[in-house]
Amino acid sequence: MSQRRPRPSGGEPADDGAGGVPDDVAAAVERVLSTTALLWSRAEQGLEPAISPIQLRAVEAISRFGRLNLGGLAEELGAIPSSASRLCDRLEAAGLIVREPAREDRREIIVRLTDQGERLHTQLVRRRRTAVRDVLAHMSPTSRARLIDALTEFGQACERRDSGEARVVGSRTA
Amino acid sequence: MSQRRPRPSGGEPADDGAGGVPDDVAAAVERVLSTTALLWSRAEQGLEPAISPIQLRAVEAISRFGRLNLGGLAEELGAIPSSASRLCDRLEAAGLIVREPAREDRREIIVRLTDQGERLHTQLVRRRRTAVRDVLAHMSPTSRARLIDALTEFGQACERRDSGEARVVGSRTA
DNA sequence: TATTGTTATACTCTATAACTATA
DNA sequence: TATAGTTATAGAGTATAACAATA
Repeated sequence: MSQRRPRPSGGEPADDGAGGVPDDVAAAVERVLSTTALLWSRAEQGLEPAISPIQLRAVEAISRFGRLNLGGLAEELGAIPSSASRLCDRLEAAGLIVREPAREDRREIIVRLTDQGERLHTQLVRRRRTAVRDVLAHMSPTSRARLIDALTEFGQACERRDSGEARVVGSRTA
Repeated sequence: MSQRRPRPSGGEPADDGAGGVPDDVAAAVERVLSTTALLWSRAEQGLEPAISPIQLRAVEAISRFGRLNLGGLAEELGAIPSSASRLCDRLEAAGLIVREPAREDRREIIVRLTDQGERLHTQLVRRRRTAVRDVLAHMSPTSRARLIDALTEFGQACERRDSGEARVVGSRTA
C-alpha cells in the first residue's frame, strides 16, 4: 500500500477562445463535476436489494419514462435490443420489472417497474438527496442560494444545447 | 417507438429540516447533477481506441495516481484484486498499461499508463471539457462567473464533508 | 418486406475460492 | 505466517448474427 499518492490534478491555465469560453473555466467546471460524479456513485451502494450498476441504470430509465418498449430502453442505455432483452430477463427474474405486449402493436414489449422496482428507485433518489444534503449542510444558506441559482442556469443551458444539436447521441444505427 | 414520453421529474416541494437544508433544495441540486451525469457519459463515447466503461475507469484511476499497485487500483475501482488483475490483463493486451514488480517489495505489481494510455486519457479530458464548454457557451459571462464561484464552494463543501466522516467508502471488506 | 423482439454464440467483467511467490 | 497477486470456475453483461412473430 505504498503507491497511493494522488497527483494534483491542477492544470495549466489556458485561454482557448472557442465559443468565447476560456479553457480554464471549462477545466474548473469539469473538475468539480468529476467530484460530484464520485458522490453520485457512492449513493448507489447499499441499496436493498443490491443490484448491478447496469440494472440500476435500467431501473432509472424505466422510471423516468414510466413505461417504454424494449427498443426504447436499449436506446436509453446506449445498448442494442438483444442486450436489453437479456438484461430484462434478469430484472424480471428479480421481480423488479414486468414485460407485456403493447395493445396497439403486439410486436412491441412494454416494460414497467413492479412495486418492488418502484420502491428500489425511490430508495435510490432518497439516498442521492441525502448525499447532496450532507454536502449542502456544509455551506452557508447564502452559498446554497447562489448554488441553486447557478445550477438552475446551468441546467437550462444544458437543455438549450441539447435542443440546438443534431441529437445523434444514443443511436448506434450508424 | 410509441412509448417514449419522459415523465416530468418535477416534484412536491417539501421542507425536511435535517441538517437545516430544505428538501426541495437538495432535490433541485440532485436533479441538475443527474443531468450533468448524462453529459458526462456522452463524453466517454467515441474515444479512440474504444474501450469499455470499466476499462476507462481504470485508466482514469491510474492517471490520477500516476503509478499504483494492483490492490490500490482494485480499491479505487471498488473491486477485488482478482477482478482488477483480469482487467489489467486486457488493458495490457490493448497496450494501454504496463505491469512491473515494485523495487521495494517484489510482491507488489505497479501499474502505469503507456504513452498510448496517456493519449487516451488526454483525449477523454479534452472531450469532457469540450462538452462543458458547449454548455457554458449557452450562458452569459456573468452566469458563468456565478457558476464557477458556486461550484467551487460546492466542491469545497464536498471536501469538508469527506474529511469529517469515517470514510468507509471503497471497502467491500464488510 | 419491414419492424420488434428473442435466441445462439462468443467475449468482457465480476466474485469466490484455491493457488504461487515474496516478506 | 501474512501479504500481493494470479488462476480456476461460474455467472452477469454485451455485441453480432440468425431467428420468430407481427405489421
